[in-house]
Amino acid sequence: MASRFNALKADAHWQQVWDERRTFAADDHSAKPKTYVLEMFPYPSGKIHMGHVRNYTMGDVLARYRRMTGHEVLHPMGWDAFGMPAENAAMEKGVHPGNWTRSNIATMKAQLKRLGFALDWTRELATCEPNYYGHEQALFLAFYEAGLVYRKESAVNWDPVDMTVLANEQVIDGRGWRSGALVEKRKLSQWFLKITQFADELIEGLGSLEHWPDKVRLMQENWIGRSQGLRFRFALSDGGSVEVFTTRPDTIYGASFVAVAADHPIAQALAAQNSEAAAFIERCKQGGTTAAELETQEKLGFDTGLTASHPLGAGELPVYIANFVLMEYGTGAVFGVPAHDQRDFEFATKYDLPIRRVVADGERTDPAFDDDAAYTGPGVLVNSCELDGMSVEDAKRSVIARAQEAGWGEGTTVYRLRDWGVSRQRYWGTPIPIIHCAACGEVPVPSAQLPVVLPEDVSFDVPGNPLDRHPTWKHVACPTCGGEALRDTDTLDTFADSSWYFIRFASAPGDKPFDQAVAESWLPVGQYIGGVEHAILHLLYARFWTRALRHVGLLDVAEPFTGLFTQGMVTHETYRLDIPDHDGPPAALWVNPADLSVGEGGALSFMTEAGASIPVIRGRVEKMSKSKKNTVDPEPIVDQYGADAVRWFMLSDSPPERDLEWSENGIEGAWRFVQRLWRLVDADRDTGENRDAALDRKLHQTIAGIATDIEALSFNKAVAKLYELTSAVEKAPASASRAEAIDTLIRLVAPMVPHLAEEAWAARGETGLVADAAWPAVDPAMLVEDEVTIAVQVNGKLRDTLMMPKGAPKDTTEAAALASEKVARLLDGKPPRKVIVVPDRLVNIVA
RNA sequence: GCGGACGUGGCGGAAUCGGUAGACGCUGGAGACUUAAAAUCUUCUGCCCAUGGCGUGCGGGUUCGAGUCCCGCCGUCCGCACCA
Repeated sequence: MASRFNALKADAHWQQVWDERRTFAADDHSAKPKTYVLEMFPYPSGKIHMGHVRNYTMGDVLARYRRMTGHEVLHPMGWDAFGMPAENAAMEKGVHPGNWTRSNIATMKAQLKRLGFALDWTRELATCEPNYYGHEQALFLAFYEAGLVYRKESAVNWDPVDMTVLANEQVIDGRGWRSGALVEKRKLSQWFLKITQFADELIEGLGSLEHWPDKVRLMQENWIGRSQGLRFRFALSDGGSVEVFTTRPDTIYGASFVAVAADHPIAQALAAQNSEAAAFIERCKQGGTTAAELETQEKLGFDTGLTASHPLGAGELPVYIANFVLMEYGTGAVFGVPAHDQRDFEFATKYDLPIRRVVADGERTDPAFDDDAAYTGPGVLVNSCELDGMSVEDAKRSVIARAQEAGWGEGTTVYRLRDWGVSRQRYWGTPIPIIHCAACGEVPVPSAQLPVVLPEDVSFDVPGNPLDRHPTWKHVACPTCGGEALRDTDTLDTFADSSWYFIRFASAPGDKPFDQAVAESWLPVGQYIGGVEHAILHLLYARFWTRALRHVGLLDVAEPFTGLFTQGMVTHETYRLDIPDHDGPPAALWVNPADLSVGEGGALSFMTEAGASIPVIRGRVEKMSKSKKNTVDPEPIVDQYGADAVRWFMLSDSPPERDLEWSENGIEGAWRFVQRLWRLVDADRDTGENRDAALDRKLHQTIAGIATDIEALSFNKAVAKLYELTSAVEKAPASASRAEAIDTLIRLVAPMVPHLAEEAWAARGETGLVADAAWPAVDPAMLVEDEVTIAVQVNGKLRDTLMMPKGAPKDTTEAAALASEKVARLLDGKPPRKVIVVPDRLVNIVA
């Protein structure tokens, strides 16, 4: 008689066995083919959430499956442990960021272990420990020596709430990505990594990443934003000059003005003498930066009174300061061609500047332009002297060639991508290993003095950077002259920490960041899994860091992650208190699902502490978040249903790239299936001697299908096939085939429900662990059916089906179809006009 | 505005090359077992004017045959955004 599967007992037992035997420790010296499966490591914020569970379950199934197919699998885990929340906790609760972080790590590690992930914990790392960030400092200095790091006074994005600098990538709609505060511009001396030096490579490399989502490749390409064009100087009427960049050199004869950015040196110089100009510049800076504001914002200009000489002798153009020109892109100055650029068109219309057609719009070649929008399409050049008659593309090439010959301009490539500003005015990060000496300037910390360790005794009672106000830490002797000097008190952007952790997982010697040969034996990561929110920031920085390491000769890997999968979020219904005249903050109305009471007819309510019952409205299904209070804590769920049921639910139903809606029904269903599986594998087996050909075929088709599905990360399809096989086995009468199918089924489900699989494997008297077992072999002969169902259509509509032996000749199939009673009735004695036979599939009779 | 993805029953979703639409799961109905309930098992479950007809967002097209290909719309979601 089958027993009930005691998940809690089995979970604990097998997790201990895997631990003791170090089952999932990866062997650097293995002779097996090596595979690296990695999920994005978590920030230790406190507890794991459902998103982690889903992410790590997917990676785990793949890792376990790869082990079964004979690979040496590296599947490590660690902690992205530096960052703002630890400092916020320090400020709010008075705990040290280090204690807060390490205690969170301990909690979350226990939670991950509770889910039975096949992780190599011997390689665990935390970026906040000196044995990690010290090596990062060494890499930073290697980049410094190679000229990939520089310091520059620049206008930076300053987050007034977090009191730190943000990279461009971290500014979203003009607000800090974390604090949501409006970002200000400040001038600060900052360290930069030369990511732009690799801009072309980073674009070209995308082409080789076939196993990345197209969407992510496109996002990176757009982010790098390469444009080719012409850069040239206009001579100005005051004897100076202004350099502009254009991607449309072909339209040069259509230019009617020059515009510079508000913070362009020419504008600044003018503002110093002219209060009207200064006022205009001030006004430009006030403009909002959100989508809606930019959409409706009027083009504004200020006439400097200067004129610029057209390089091809087409007259003098007025020079404006304009609010739509960005100092950060190109040269911070443009020439305006109103007929063929929408912004220039709006500007020229407002300030009554000439609008002259230079690209024919179909038949229209007249220089006078009277449309109400710029023409930006292709065409033939007109009203452009020697360019007349050329295509836009030919004219571009011609103008660039001519400019280069005559020496007044050159063909250039411009990028949207900026160098990566990495200085952060924070405590909880990797100290930048540079010393500032009044006599010697910037001096790198000698390698013998690494790591530069964060001081423990810091205070968070006032905002700002605790490192900077620490009484002693920053005071050091200059390594070069021995005089009094100061440490750089900034720390590195935490994205630096996550830019190379996957290399340290592969190789973590004590005396250097990694051993090149060992690291290269594992890298690149064959399958990387994480959220799409990292499509630009983290993935671009890691690709850059890998290239920078190659540049300095430390690692010869082209791309860090050859396979990328971006999984969907875990969502849940939201619940809101039904209080119509509520006048407090709307956030206060959200209710956590765990706090709901279900009344008659499914009506929801919330019981207050005072015992009052408030009705609750169901809201939209949204990503689980603290603010909407629609989170479900995985921990009690795992304790209630066991790790396998939770894992199974995470893989069921939704395709992994789409969102998964958490539901009580869903987890209950998963739990039922785990029990059902157990009843099947645990039941007495009447082996018998007879074979069951249909079941054999079903089994082998399932083995092959699941392998394909897991490799494609289509877990929901693999789950469906396992349901089918389970039903088929349950219904099959006792036979040798059935007993064999049950044994095989244990291995097929092992990557997904490993605890149950181990328990069943042991109960069957198998030696060793199912985790170490081989994936069942497929007999290709079994994949082929010997009988097939043929669809019989009349005029493309299904009317009947026939059973035919596989490979039946066309004429036999056709005859059988025409013999069908239903077909005969529809044909009504008339001969068919045409009959199409697709062997082993269908017959279509055209009446 | 630019770029991209998607749209299939009450719900999540299958349909791998243009060839039987709705696999599998959830929900729901009916039944068995039980004193009863839970659990479990069996069975049904796209819609309708039902020997048939209609059905994959809408309108066209190609084809013997379209969820799948082409053209034009509509809707939802995502990314970027005054990028010269």
